[in-house]
Amino acid sequence: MWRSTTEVSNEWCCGGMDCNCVSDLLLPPVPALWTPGFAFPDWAYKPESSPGSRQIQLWHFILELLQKEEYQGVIAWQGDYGEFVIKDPDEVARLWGIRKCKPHMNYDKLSRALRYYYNKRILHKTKGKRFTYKFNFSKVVLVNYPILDMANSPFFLAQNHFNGGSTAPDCSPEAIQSLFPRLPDSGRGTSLFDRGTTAPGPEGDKLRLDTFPFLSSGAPCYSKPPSLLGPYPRNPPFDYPWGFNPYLPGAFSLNNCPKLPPGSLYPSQFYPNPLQSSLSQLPHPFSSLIPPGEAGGGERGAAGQTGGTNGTAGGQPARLCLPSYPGTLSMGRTDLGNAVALVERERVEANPPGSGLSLGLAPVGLGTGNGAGRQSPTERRGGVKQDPESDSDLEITDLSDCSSENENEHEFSIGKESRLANRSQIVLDGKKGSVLPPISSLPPPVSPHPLKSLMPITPPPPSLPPSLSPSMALHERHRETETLKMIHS
DNA sequence: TCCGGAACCT
DNA sequence: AGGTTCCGGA
Repeated sequence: MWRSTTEVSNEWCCGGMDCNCVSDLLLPPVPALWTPGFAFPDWAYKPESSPGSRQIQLWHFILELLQKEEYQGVIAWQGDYGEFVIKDPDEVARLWGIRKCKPHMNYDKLSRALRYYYNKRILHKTKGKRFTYKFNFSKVVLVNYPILDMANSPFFLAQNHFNGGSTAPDCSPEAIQSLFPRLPDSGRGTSLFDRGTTAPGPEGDKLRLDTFPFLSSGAPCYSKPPSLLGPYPRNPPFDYPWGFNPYLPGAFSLNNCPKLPPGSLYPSQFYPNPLQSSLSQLPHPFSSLIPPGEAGGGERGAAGQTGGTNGTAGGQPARLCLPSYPGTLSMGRTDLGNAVALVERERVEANPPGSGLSLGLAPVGLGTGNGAGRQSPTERRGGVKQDPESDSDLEITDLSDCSSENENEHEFSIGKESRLANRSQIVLDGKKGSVLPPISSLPPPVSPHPLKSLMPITPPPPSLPPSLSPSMALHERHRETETLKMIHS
């Protein structure tokens, strides 16, 4: 699962001993974070058996640079979720050339290699922003995430609204596979749940977070969405759908990666964790999809580390509203709302109300830029202007943990209540009935915002069966306690 | 600055 | 397969 630093460092140039190039001298200083003993996640490497195995790929390298603080001036996360800016193209090219023993590497060639990723949908260009590219983490996650069943959704395959209506499937298994070479075929049919042989029940269904190496507890967690580091003005407090506020400390989890050694090459604070956090932050039923103990957590104590730049941290009650500014956490600006609605409809039809899983997404915002046009030459190396035309593709919001590991930590009330409500049964046991009403019963949209209609403004509807109502569960529990007291007295 | 085709390399 | 190199075009 993990690779040692030693193994890794041998790959700095040409695979090690056979290399005659000067990279030994030119290698950048060993990063402070790059301490012996930490490990690489397997998924960052191609299978050993494949040709070219263990040769670093450019996108790996990019991620690597993005992770290292000393290269923040060269390449850095910026702007939308997954978006990064090459601040010094020549330097990045030089470093890439060093790594690959290509002394004549330049940005033109490097960018050609990056363009090579477009077709694979690993990367895409952020139009209008110089030297700015964007990883497509989210699509990978979406497609890998069968509860959304996007990969099987006729809508998704045929309409592909996430990409402006292109008819080409945008989440090809190839793209996924190339992002996660170690995964089994991550296209259709991969179940996110280990149903196992046990009867359905609270423990009967477990999220297969191991399907996403970077989501499982043993893998690095990409917790800090680049967007949080972006140039947008922050005017907290914001209200976020599902009660999620990415500016809360812990919104992007650090400590939910218990096996992540300090100083990992892929430390959590630099990468988005599109799925784990997404699920755990969502109010039930979504948060319920994370099994207790895997929902991340204990990390709200990591004060201010994960981009928690506002002071609204502690104990903020969950509120279900829309982001108040068009930045960060983009979900694609096109028809995601419709997309989700369609997916939801499909699911509702397949699982009529009362019979199974009902789902939704948490479209959190629309990524845009905050400026336009070209930069002056003097801006070229310094900063990058944002372009409102920036094409942000589908994004999964990195919604973080609702830890159950440390009850002393403050939590969103929704997360707490959903646990009290024996969420696993509620959500996953097909005989228990769905938590969310069918899409048709949702209140009509009150906003032109294409996503807004999908966002429940209130906690679960009062129409829930009492046994499924979190507040009722509390009430019942309290009544039981009182009864016991009376008996004892 | 960015794009993608083409040939080529490992 | 995953680039690298070169190039013409926008």
